[in-house]
Amino acid sequence: MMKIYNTLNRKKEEFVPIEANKVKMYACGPTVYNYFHIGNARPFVFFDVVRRYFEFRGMEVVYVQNITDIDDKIINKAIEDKSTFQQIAKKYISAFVEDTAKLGIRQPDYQPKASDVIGEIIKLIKQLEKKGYAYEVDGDVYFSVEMFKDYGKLSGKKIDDQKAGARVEANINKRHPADFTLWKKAKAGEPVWKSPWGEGRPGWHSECVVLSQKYLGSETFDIHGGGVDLVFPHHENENAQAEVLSHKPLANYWMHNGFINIEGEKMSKSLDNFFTARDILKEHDAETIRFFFLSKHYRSPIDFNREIMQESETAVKNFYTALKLIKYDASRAKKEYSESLLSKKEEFITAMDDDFNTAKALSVMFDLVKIIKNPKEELEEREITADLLVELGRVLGFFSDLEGKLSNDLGDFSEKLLKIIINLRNQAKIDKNWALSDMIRVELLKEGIQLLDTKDGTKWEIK
RNA sequence: GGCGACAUCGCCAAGUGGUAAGGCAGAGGUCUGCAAAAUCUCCAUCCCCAGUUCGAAUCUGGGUGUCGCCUCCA
Repeated sequence: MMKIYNTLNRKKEEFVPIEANKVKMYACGPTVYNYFHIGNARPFVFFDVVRRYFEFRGMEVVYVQNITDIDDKIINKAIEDKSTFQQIAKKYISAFVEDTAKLGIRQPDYQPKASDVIGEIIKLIKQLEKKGYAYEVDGDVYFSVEMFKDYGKLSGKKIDDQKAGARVEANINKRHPADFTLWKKAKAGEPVWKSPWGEGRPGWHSECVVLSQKYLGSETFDIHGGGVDLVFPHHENENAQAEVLSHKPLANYWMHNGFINIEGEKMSKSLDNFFTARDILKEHDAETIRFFFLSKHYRSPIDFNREIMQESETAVKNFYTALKLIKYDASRAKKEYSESLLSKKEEFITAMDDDFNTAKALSVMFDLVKIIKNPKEELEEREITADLLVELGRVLGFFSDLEGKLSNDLGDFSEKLLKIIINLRNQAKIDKNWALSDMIRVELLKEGIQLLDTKDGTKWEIK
């Protein structure tokens, strides 16, 4: 039985999809005004794992992720860069696609943009207006939160509690301070679309309603995900719009990942501790980043720092060390698991079934690593254990380039040269010319080739 | 002011009633010219206090501390 923590009820619940063996999931994607940062990357990676896991469990998954390409931040960036909002959006959409691919994140089934569905958003707002949940003031259209008696049920907020001490913007046009914008009247120089309320653009909270329902094909779908900060107001506001019209929640399960801190502090531009995924990818392997995310439960906050990345890198290396040790060849995978391995697989499934306990799942992988490395085990058992390690690892998004990572291929000519160098070094060793032999080893290491003096002679591997 | 989360070895982190997984780091052994790699072994009673229970890291109450949301934000 799979359990998922549902923000809506603030507890773990059994996951029952609307249609048997089919999961319809939607996760909020990026606003394309910049390269996305490490904090954005967490939900992208996590929901990628969620999707992979459902598939591993034999379910058909439809995964939709939107791209917000209409937004104040994009407009501001365009002004700053003396560009147009279309150009900015285009640039960062392609960067987004590129970077997520580098992170080993599979493309969602659909990745629609807000600008694709302006007509449908207008239709949605018109329906809300017709039912009396939306009102227009001078070209702006607002959603009236007081009209929807369940407003606040997702985030657990009562709108009237928000007044005292809260930082609520003063907007004399709003009937209630918590009312949110559905349609924004255009200001000079902004992108505009024609609407019944004049020229303007949609507010942020409507696009997800339209896109999710459209591409998932139903008023209610199974899972809606995003960062915790989206619970309020974004998801609350999405749900309010949908529920007012359909009298059903937008999604049955709402999943929210925790934040990333940078060396114990909140990431922010003013603290100058703002890291884009693109920059981090220059220093760390995608799998190191993935391990870092998955080493802690997705709902917990996680701290990003140099040490933790180093630890993650070493840990991931361990997987490959084990596979290299037995010269693992994925093409020979048999997956004929022994009983004890099947129980390990079961352990992995139990962990993941329990609200995606990836940290526990990783520990099962290390149990397997231990078996693979154990020279006392039968080689065949070690190989089959490696099959399982790879199978489970792939569920978490590891081992996407297994061949490349395991290969020790320099090309014929280079290998011949290397052999000559090793022979020369061995002669130096025989002469006890340690200075020379150590120098050769150090120089080769600088080029990424690690020499290993073993009982059976000198071996080498690409680092 | 309102709402919520969290507190487990030096660090990271599982564990939600039955006697503390795993990773990193560290110590020691084997191997070795040295190094690396590999391998074996060792390494915590769970923020504080009170309570429930045969039994609690796990449940309840009260502290203390850290953090998040309430404003654009993953």
